[in-house]
Amino acid sequence: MGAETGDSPRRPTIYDLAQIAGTSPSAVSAVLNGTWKKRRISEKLARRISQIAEEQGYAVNLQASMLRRERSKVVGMIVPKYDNRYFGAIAERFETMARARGLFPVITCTRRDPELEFEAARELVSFQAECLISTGTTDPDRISDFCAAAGVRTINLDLPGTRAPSVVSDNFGGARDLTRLILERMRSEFGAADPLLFVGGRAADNNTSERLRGFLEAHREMGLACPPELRIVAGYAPGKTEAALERIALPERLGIFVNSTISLEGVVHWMKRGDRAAPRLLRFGCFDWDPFAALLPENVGMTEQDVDGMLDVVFGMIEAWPESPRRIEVPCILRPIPAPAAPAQAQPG
Amino acid sequence: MGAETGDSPRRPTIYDLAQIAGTSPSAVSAVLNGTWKKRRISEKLARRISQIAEEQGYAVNLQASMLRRERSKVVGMIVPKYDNRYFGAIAERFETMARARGLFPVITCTRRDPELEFEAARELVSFQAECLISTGTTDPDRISDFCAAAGVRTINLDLPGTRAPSVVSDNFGGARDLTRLILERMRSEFGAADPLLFVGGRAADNNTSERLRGFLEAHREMGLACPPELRIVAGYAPGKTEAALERIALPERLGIFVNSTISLEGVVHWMKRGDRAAPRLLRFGCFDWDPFAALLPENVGMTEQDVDGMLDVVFGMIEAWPESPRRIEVPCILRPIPAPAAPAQAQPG
DNA sequence: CAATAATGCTCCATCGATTGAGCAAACTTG
DNA sequence: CAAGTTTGCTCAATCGATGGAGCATTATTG
Repeated sequence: MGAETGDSPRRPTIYDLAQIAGTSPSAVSAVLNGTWKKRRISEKLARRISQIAEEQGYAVNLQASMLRRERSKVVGMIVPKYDNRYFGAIAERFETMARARGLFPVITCTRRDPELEFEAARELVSFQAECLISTGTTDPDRISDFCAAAGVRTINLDLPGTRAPSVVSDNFGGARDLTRLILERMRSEFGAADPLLFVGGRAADNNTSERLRGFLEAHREMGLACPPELRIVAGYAPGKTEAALERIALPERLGIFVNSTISLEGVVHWMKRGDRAAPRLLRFGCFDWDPFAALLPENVGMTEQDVDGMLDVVFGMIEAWPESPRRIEVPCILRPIPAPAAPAQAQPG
Repeated sequence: MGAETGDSPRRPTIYDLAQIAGTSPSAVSAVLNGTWKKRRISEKLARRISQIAEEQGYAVNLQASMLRRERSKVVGMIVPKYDNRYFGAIAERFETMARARGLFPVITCTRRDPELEFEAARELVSFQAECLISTGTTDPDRISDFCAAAGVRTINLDLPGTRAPSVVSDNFGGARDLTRLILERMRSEFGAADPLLFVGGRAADNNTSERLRGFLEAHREMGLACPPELRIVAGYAPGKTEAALERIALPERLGIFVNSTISLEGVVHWMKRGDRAAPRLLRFGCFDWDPFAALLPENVGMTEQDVDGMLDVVFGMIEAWPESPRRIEVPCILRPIPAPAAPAQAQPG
């Protein structure tokens, strides 16, 4: 605490502390960065220096320190958005885990802008990041190549890249299980299961195509054909999703597989508008979890991506770098939502 | 592009580029940081150096650069969580605005841990941050004092501090307007308005006490008494909120003022549990906005805090530092949610 | 008590970029 | 064409922390 008030025009350096303590900058440095035992500084001097540092409100100049050190301990991350439960959770967990390992997390949010993504990667390289985790970037390989040339390791999270190890959700399995759940609930609640509508995502997006594959697999298992006109893959944005829903003719009884909470915003907005003929019997499930979306009455289940599990794998890779670019799939967590207690409906048994 | 593959053990420096270009490191530096015109480097040499830098995949060492420069252009921010629409939006907007101004945003998430908050502040000071925005911290004044001693300016966002300028929502006005809305909707939908239940927040928290003041003011305006047992101020956490709701006796007809989306998670979880006697006629409003919470049928309105407006003020302060620690209130945006089209109810007129 | 070892420090080169000062060559002016 | 100016560049000190090398003291050993 303490610290001289007002009259200190610049922050104290180890040279200032050395002068006050009547010792050398090396000794101060050694004490403050914890190497003083190795450098045979007496405990007495160490204590005195520490106290003076405290009094003067000293904080190391990380620029100078990092410039000199061989390791920066900086780990960078690029996320497309913060304003979203999934990426928010990723960013938060990444910071916590990095800190727990004595690393220095630096996160940048690039709003799915390819140029900004690349600039952010360059910036993190300039920061001497030891490795860079890129999440949901539009062109992961370009970033991997640039980083590789600069000697910075990259890991792709939540998207597969060919130039770097990737940690992704088991999109196929997660989507298959969610599709099964929706179909079963259609059957148990409405008496029959028709093919579902798939909504949201981009065709070029690997996550979307894997989820579509799982979606189709579940239909096949149940002997259901799945016509292509029931797949709306025109982007994640809520507005696009809503517009696409308006354009197609919908049956009286409908189940929807929603590809992300972002698209779900469009779906529910469409649902709540009373001005058009919507299906009377509607259920949906969504790939991604959100606490409030989980409470919407038509929602039968959400697929939570295992953020902690994925980041465990990521940090495993940071610590023990894999020989070859591997791709690791982490299972998703299916969160079924029980049907609301039906007030006037007989239960069998 | 380009860049030698594989065989480059370390990143090129300006010395390497100078050697390749057959010129001096000063010239390279001037060209790459844009001061070459001022330093009278010919355009021809500038172009050659730029091209070599590109070919070599050069990226400036920010540690070295920042160490030497007088200004770091780093602006730091501390947020309690990313995993939340409100703080997520703040972080995202802060990054975007900082970048647009040529500043270097560094954001840290401290999960409402006072020690971590202080460590993060120290870390940002060590990063030579020129100023530090602290959002939702538990002890803003401690951080302000530490930063002041280090010559780093601080701004409190979303919470008032006594030691630094503060930018806060108009919690009083926002809460008063939201309370009015809930009371009006109770009257129009249920025929009468009783005093509301206030749920969530901490008594020591300035935001909570201001919102309570607005809540009481709206009741007073409408001639309603507001008994203290209808105020549950036992923390934001969903679990605590839910537990508190279970303990009290509730009327048949109830309106709730929920103090944040975090507490709202507890409220809706309690609402959806069918195993206890809940009010039959229930409406709530919530201070904070969330797209899915906005769709819950009992929700009559949400108070969106004007993130863009607050950050405009923050960056105004960063650019033109106010003489004395001022406190600026930014109005909230009330987002009423229309009542669902009542299927069997006559409209007057 | 001399030789050796251990202790407790300090000296100084270094990391990479920046920038004030300065210098040579080319150009302008009277 | 001498004196002054402009152009185009290089030199070298500097930012603050780090850590290998080295140098006095003090303790230990034969």
